[in-house]
Amino acid sequence: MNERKRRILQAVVEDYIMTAMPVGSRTISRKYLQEISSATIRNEMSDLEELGYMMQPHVSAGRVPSAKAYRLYVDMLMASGLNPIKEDKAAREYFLQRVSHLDDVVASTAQVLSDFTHYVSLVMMPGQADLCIATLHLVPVSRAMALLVIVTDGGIIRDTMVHVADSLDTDALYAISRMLTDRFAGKTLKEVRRKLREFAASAPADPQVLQGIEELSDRMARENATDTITVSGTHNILNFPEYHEAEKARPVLSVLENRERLMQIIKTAATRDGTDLAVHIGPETGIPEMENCSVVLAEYTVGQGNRGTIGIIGPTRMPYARVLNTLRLVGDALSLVLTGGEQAE
Amino acid sequence: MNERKRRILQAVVEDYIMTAMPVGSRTISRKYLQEISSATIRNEMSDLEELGYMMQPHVSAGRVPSAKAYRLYVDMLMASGLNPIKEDKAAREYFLQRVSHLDDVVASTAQVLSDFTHYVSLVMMPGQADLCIATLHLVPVSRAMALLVIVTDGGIIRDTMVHVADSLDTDALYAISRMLTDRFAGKTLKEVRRKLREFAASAPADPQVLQGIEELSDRMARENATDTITVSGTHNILNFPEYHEAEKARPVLSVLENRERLMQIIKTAATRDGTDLAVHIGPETGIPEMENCSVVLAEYTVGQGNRGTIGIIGPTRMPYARVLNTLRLVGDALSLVLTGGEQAE
DNA sequence: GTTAGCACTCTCGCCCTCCGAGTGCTAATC
DNA sequence: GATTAGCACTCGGAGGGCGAGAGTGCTAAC
Repeated sequence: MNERKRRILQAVVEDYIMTAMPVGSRTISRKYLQEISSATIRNEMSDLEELGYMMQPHVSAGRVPSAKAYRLYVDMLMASGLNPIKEDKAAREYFLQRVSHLDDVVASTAQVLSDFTHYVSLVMMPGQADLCIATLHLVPVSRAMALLVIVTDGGIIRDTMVHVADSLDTDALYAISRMLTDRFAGKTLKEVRRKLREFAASAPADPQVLQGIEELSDRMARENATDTITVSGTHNILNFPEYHEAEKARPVLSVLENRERLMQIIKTAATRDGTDLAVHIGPETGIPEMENCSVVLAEYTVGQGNRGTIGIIGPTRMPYARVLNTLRLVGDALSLVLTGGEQAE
Repeated sequence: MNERKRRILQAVVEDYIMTAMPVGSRTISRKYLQEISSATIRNEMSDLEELGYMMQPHVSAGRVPSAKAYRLYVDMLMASGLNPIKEDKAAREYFLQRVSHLDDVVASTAQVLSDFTHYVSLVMMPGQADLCIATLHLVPVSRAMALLVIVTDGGIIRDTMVHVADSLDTDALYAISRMLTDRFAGKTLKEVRRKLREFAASAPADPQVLQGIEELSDRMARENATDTITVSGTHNILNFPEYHEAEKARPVLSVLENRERLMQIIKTAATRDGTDLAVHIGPETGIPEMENCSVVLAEYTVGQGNRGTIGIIGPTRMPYARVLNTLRLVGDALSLVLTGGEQAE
């Protein structure tokens, strides 16, 4: 795998990203590497095919890069440092403008992302387990039911229904709320779960409430961030040439509607090395229906280092450099809005 | 427009609903109306075409019913009373089972609806303005920010962020919460808006809080029920033969992602006469992109007569009788769950 | 008013052909 | 030994022609 092969591979990937058509040796020679003849390129491409970097749809067609090729391409991109973002400032301005005067930051960020890229976008809030609790509140809903509202340091609000003892009225619930807040403020949900049993033993609280909290923490752990994923621009997948026939697109759309499967995508991402950008190409997503899709993810921070995820789902044939830059940009801006704008205590 | 024409029209509609293929006179004569010859049917169909009930894609093809034809067909259905629901009991059982052990009733109802029908489903909560308030709570979020939680008599919870005076601490907010609850419990949001000014004059409350409430009621009025629409099964539109090419499907998908436009659909529905079932065929939806779609809506009730909407979006070529029955059934069951199951105080 | 028969139309699927893009191989060149 | 020019070969896809079939409208008979 010499330098020349690498340059040819890069040319193939880039041309295919642009045109969506199999790339021939002549094209490469004319458009990208004039100093090398098409015959030489043919030989090299033959080698590259043998190495698994590309293949031919049929004998007399050009080559199409494989997932392995995209992988190498993206790694090259990452290694060589991404381009400095040129239109950084204007784009950030635009983002801040669009997001700030809309109520729901998450939804509008998703919207902006899919508008920017013309792909499918997803925005996930930080995992609840890692969020730091600011206050806890029990709000009576009906007899024996209360709404547990948890406000975190990033100003993110999560709530869940819990059962409580029949006998507890509004004032009693308020007292309990205060006690819980005293006890747990500043802790993460994860810690709360750990300390719950010990707290149950020591505190003079209604066992019903404790059971409620137990239930809550279970539920929080279970649903994790399932319901805080927002997806936008799903209709864009119909623009990809590879999904022009509805038959192909349906399974993917179906995955995009299913929050658990989306979580799965992000989960597999989280296991990768500690950078805040991640690219999953085709099979790497772990979802068979998406073998022709890539997922690009970036992290953003809320409050004291809690991390949420934003991402783009598009065809493997995707302008990675552009998408990566967009995600970095939006991720930064989002961190700013969520940490700076609605700063906690 | 005699009886025979009507029967022929019905046959055309039903056959087209089943097969999605233009219907010829011979087909009608053999499959539906043996006692009439194909030639007669041809003549009648020619008349029907002139009346605007059907048209031919090309000269040598059968007829395809127009929106006007579906309209008549549906009205006939409605007039003749819908079939008694046969599998009523089993289906209701199934629905209750699926919905009850899932947390989010709205989301799972939408899921069930699209699973049942294989169409796109939507579920909308009752308009907030008509909901009856059970309790109000202010939960501190950060300095000068609080979460206003409103619990309604159907156990539905809505919350919004409001600005409050810097000086208010948790206890002060709690006191205000109690006062607000005393004042407004049992009233609808609409009434609250009306009484707000008079309340401002009489009560000894922090002007900041009042402004917050003002802001809240504005916001509630503005966003109405925008963010309580849930859509499920959008990928199903790719199954309709009429949307097999991605080009056709994209605009529709795009509409389905846009909450305001969905609201628009339901709004136009609300203006129709006072039945709790409504069918909008093609152009009647008021959305150009959906001229080949129909929307079927049903209402359900929460608490003391507050009405939400569930609906199905499918191709105009849709088994209306079946869909209407399904919606009635699910609507009933949902009313039961929301009013009976989580009954308020 | 209804029906049988018939000529006519038009789409769709099929096959065939041809064109061109692209390859691999071989032989010549540096 | 690497590179390149040349050439024969392959194969998909566009385009054209053909026939079958479905359906119609019209006319004439009942």
